[in-house]
Amino acid sequence: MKYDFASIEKKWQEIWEKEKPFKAVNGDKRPKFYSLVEFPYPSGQGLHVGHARPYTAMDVVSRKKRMDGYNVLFPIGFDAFGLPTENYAIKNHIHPAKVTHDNIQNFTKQLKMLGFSFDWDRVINTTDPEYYKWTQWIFIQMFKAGLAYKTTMPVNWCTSCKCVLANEEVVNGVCERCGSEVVRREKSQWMLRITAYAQRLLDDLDDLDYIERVKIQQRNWIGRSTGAEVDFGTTEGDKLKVYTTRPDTIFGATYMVIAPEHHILQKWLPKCSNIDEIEEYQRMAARKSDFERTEVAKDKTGVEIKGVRAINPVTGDEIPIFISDYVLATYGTGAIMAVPGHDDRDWDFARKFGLPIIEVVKGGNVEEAAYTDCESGIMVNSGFLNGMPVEEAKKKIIEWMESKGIGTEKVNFKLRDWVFSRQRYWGEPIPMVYCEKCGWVPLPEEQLPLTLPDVENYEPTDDGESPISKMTDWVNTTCPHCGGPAKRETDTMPQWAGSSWYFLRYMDPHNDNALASREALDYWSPVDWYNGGMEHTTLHLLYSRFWHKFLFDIGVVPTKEPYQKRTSHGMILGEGNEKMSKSRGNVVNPNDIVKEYGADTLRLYIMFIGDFEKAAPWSSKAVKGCKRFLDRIWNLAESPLTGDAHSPANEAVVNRSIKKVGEDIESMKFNTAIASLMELVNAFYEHTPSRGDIKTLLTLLSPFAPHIAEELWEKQGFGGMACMQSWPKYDESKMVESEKEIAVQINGKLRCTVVVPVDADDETVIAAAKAHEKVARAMEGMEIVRSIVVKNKLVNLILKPVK
RNA sequence: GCCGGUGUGAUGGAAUUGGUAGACGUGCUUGACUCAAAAUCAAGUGCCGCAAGGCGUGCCGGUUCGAGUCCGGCCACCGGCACCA
Repeated sequence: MKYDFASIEKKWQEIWEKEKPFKAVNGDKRPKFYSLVEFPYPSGQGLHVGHARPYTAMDVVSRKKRMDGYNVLFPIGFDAFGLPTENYAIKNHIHPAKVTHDNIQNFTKQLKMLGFSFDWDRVINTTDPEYYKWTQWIFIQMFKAGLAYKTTMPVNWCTSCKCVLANEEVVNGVCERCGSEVVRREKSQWMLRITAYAQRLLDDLDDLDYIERVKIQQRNWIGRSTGAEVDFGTTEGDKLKVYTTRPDTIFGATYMVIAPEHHILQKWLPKCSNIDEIEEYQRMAARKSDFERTEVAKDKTGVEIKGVRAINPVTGDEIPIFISDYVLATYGTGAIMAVPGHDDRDWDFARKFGLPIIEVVKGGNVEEAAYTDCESGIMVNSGFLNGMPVEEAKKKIIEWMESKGIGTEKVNFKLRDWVFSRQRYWGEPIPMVYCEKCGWVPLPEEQLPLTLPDVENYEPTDDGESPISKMTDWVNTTCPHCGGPAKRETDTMPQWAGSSWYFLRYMDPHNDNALASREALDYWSPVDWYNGGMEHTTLHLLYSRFWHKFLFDIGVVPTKEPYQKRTSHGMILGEGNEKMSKSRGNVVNPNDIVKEYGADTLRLYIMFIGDFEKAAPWSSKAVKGCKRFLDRIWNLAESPLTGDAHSPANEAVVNRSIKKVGEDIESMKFNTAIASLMELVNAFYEHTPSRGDIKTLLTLLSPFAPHIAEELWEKQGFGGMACMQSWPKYDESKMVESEKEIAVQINGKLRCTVVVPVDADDETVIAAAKAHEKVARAMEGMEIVRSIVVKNKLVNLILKPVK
């Protein structure tokens, strides 16, 4: 009979659906294992092979863990709020809820088609009011804890989405989603105080089993730096506070720069002789988009504030003050002391404006470039710091400043608070009400969920207000606090809200009284292994760590971190090594592959394609090789076999394969796991396998190609299902052959190989080597001065001419 | 500029603590089967050379009996951050 993958796969998918062998059991006494994949955004394009890679990988891991005896939670859901759906809905005049529903149905079908062992009884959907009720609930807890606040500030505004963006959503000055220009705009926004957790988000990385590049990226994004805040006096008698990481260089501060938006300017402007020039520069800076700001990053611009001068607190010198957009309003104090001798940017600026450059750390040539080395420099021209190394000078100057009350040690972070409102329709309504008397008041919890109202038109508005703002009967409400007239918040939450806690809901997905029961949280927390894309490292992954830490602080969750282990997969590229995209026409649709070769072949190929962590190009030819491999297994295992023990000829290779496949799955080396399965099958073609050999092969195969494994398992009459078996044990003593091929080197160069008994002693090996014709020839007129034997591996003979 | 990562046959990629470089797959060559093709099976396949042998893991140097692996110095490509004081 031929390997009819289509009917086999359908058959087993129906059986799994009915018998639920992948059901996770809350409170079960087996050890638990929670493996998680990033739930998909159900787009209209459907599932693509980029989803299949991480999903198959974690499916393999989950299936293996079940066979190891774990109670495995491997859930799936849909992250369904978001712009593409909304835009599609606008264009085609279909309600986004309907679009979402249809897309989810399509995704579900496709996910089932690939045979993933998800627990389908725990599916969640972030747009379901029963779900987002708890997203809103968490927001209210954050508000009550002072972590959610509304403020007016310059924000990133996407000109195409007509919506604000978080800092994390702006990539190279353009919108991460649509690539359109992002400009600065003053808006009143809900913010989440993620900065309050910056230090903990940084520190707690140390104890996590995340791949290193994820940790590094998060650390860089959080961007901790240690320095000092220092007050400079001014001729106005007020104080200008700066932040610097190089307080040691303060004797070299020859001018100051403040951000164009700095509030102190309002006070100084009337005193200035060049008000027009200053205001013009401020207007120009405000107009610039982020993109333009980065474009002209090299060329420094600025205007001197004529009328106010600063006083360097260590030298007592009067120094000029400039405004320039190379100083950011949102970092540190929005003002700096400029030390052109030892900072590249200050050096550029000083050169352009003809400002004095003083060397205060010896080691470079400040006439040519700023000398920024902290490690080997010695202080000069710095009064009482002279002669000290930089690190010592830093400590000394801070002590001195603290004693004088003009400065103090200070830690700063690059991480900014999270801009949390979006002026769009398809998101969770922010459950807040504004009352003239009481200010912002959260909805009482019993009024949750606050559902999205039906609107005629979800089109974003040009005035930057959410489409919901037009719904006056929804907007106008009463204050939950004083009962007076009040208005609802009309902005919605960003896409990242629902995904910041979704893994908790899987633990107890139908709970009406809490986001999940305490028992469920205690049982399943934390996620043991979470695999997802690198692109989420400073977005979803960081955001959800923040939410989880907050939930831990208010006693909702039992662990301070959500995910114990985080890994990341590489991208699947098109055949030409380019990113898959519709415009390039190189997109591989999983439906087509499944139709032509079957889900098992697709799963196998996508795991075999290369190093899981690295990008790999698709090859339609290589897919065929995986189909061939399954055909070969089918041909071997379809017919009746005999012998329940391993066949003597195959015993060693079977035992080696059990070890290799098991270990490789644990360390995500799926490609070599499959390679060793292929070797095993090749061995079976050389020496006819016993029924026991095939049983082991099918067990090892089942995480990768579950349908064919079940079918052949049934045909052989092994009983039960392959996916329910225990992972086989290997016998180390049976893994080795009785003889070993040993490499023979002469002076470190491979000359030949000899076969000796396993664990043969040095003398035997050397004798065998010498007996070889090639060695004998090489030894003519030579003597052995030294020989190195590595047991069961090689012998290296060092020869010298006989004198 | 800063922080990561990667360079291995025609090709995707393998190589424990330094110990036979190129597992496994694709492709290619040859043979078997076939009227033929596909499929399948078998053999071969790093490069040069008839051979002996020589040369080979981005480049240059070093350590070592022995280096893809360790050390020093470069080059190229990819990813992230980017005026964060």
